[in-house]
Amino acid sequence: MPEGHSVHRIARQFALHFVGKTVTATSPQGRFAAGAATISEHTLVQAKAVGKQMFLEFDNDLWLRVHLGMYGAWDFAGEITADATIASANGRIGQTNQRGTVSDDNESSNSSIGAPRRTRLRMSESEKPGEELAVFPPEPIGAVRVRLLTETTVADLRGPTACEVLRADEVQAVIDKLGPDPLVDSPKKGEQRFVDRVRTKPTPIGLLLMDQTVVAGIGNVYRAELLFRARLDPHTPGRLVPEETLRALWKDWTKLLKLGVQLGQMMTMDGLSPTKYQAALASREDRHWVYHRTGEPCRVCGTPIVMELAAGRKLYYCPMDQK
DNA sequence: TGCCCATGGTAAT
DNA sequence: TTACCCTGGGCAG
Repeated sequence: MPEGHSVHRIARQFALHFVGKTVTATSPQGRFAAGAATISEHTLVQAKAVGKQMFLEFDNDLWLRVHLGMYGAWDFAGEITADATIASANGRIGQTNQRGTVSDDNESSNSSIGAPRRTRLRMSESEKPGEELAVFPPEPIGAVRVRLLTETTVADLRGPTACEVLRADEVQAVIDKLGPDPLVDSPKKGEQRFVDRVRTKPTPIGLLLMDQTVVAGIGNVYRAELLFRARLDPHTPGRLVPEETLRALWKDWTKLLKLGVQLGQMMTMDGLSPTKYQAALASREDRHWVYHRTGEPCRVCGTPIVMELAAGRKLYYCPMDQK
């Protein structure tokens, strides 16, 4: 159940350990056997995330498109990189092959926390390290749609909404339909695309933020939190939101997304003391202003937080501060 | 142990 | 709007 930050982190894991390597692709579960065969024994050229989607390019001009949806997850095992190195690679990988630079880093810092280890890591909405490996590669666990295997690392995909092989033009068509992503578009261009897409629409801003053609990567948590942080009523039609507010929303999304990629979790609170900040990260509590806080007092004004259904998804907001 | 729910999205109605 | 995809965690019993 990942929002955009998780997908960018997963793409980085692929950039670090799969790009430049020949990959054996299989479908232990069977459902993706034909697709896997078309990319197997080819070299991964690039790993790229746009919004909640990930695209892996192989050297035969085919791409693997993966959308994790609600339940999807990647299980990595073998030589993988934990938090520290992914964060330090921030901004250096994603759409570019950084193989040389990154492997140099790893060789010179083998003792650091983030150095590759023979272990397991589950990457979904959250990340969970597993037990050390006895054998490599490990047996697939559960229904694995696709397994990508190199000599040193394996990635198992389970429960995705989408997993398909596309040509380059088809990948471009998918990306063209998506709204801007702060980690893909340049700051100015992304902001302008976002403003242009919202400003003409009568749709409530609370729905527009969830619309992946308006802005890519925002999910239910970031939606609620961004609106609160802007003190914006979710029901305000897009075209009535002041342009300056839209520009501020975009900048705040950029900030929260980058922080999420760095931390590997959605931290949307500001102004905490260092102690409380660390406690919030460790406990998974008190990380949000309004999300999942129905009936609890607003952290600013004390008014009970309201939850209502909007297009079938739960929308949380403070009826006092956001109007 | 089993039920409900979830940070998505699509297709059918 | 609703059903469905399909998985894991939390929690009631």
